Amino acid sequence: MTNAAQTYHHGDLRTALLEAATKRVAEFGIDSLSLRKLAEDAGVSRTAPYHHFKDKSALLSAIAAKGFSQWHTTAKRIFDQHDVAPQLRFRQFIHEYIGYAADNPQMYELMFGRTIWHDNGATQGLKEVAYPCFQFQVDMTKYWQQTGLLPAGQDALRMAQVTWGTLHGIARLLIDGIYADRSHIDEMCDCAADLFMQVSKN
Amino acid sequence: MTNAAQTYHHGDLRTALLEAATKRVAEFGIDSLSLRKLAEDAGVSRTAPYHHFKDKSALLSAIAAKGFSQWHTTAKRIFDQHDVAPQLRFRQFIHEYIGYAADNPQMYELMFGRTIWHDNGATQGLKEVAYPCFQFQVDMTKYWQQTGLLPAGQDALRMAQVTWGTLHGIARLLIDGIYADRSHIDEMCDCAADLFMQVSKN
DNA sequence: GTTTTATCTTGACAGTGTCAACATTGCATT
DNA sequence: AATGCAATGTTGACACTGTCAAGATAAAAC
Repeated sequence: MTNAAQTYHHGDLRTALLEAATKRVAEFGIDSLSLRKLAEDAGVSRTAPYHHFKDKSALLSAIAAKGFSQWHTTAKRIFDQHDVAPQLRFRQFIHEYIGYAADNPQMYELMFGRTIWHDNGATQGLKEVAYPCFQFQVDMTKYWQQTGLLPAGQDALRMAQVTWGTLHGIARLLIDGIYADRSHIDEMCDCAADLFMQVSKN
Repeated sequence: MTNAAQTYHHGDLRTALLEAATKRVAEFGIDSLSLRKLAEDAGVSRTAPYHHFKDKSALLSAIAAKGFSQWHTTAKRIFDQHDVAPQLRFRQFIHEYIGYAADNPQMYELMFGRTIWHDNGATQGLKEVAYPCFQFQVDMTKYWQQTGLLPAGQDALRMAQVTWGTLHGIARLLIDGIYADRSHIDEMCDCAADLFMQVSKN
């Protein structure tokens, strides 16, 4: 695992930085990430990272990109279970989404927070991974509308924005600890699912 | 407005800082706020602000507190229009909520972002203003359930978390510019309203 | 009038991201 | 194999940042 050491060239600094940074972010949060510390931990000088990432934002973008492709895979896995009834898959997707956010709060914050998106700061590489991920959300919504799970009268994009917005909002409220706490995750998910699927429980 | 100047004591540094900071945040964002610059602009030394705010986070909390009481007033104003039909008020509330977020993105980000809430960093003063604001959301939800606008079978708190989550999520997607843009705000709001009120448009 | 308290000051420290200039290495081409 | 260029890594420096400690000044309290 640790080769590095006395050679002038590190060998694979880029991935080493990326992995260390990912770990650090996951554990201690975005704000705790310091390029200088990261370089030191990798046994390399302060400015070495700049030969692999344009700036700190670019490194964060790269981390987020990994998160997106990872989540995209998970989402597809759930959605592609054609043997499971759509209602169940829908419900399962909601639980998985919120679960992912709750289990990887720092990564979620990075992926969907303003840090990397504001001021058009997103890397081209990040966009190429993230946008298909967004598009997938729309595609799923369309499918759910076709199967009658969601109201078909609404525009699919609009509908996707609202459904995803709901999941996103719940995730953020949870992560930021604003007024939802982890002990009621499942109930919240089911409540959202019921609302979407227009299942009145009374 | 600008007295300040050559007196050793500023006179009302606290409010001066608070106002300047609020303006700066609204215009250039949270990250652009520097205590040092702020002090300089107020014609005072770097560390003077520390006699009025424990640290930077406390100043941000104070700004956010202002935002909360302001929003709380707006929310109550809309909700208390008893001559307007509940459906209309509900719809109006959604539009106002998203509108407020879209018009004051930086303030919204500050109020509902992780910056001041993570690590239990919120000031007591902030909590005292923010929590009633959250509670109001629950109260409104209860009312909407009673009037049959929202499903009554669900737990009110859970329901409030989901409905607010939706608004919060849409707001964040808009603000962070993730995949919703300002030109479709109204349509998104109506889509959400329809979904909540279980009005199938087809 | 003296003492206490609130407020403001300078000095200092430990950080940060990032640029410029220079050093070393590996790869490709002659 | 020798040479030259591009990739990669290094030190030095700059301009910032938040925040603490110790001392100065003014206002308020006694």
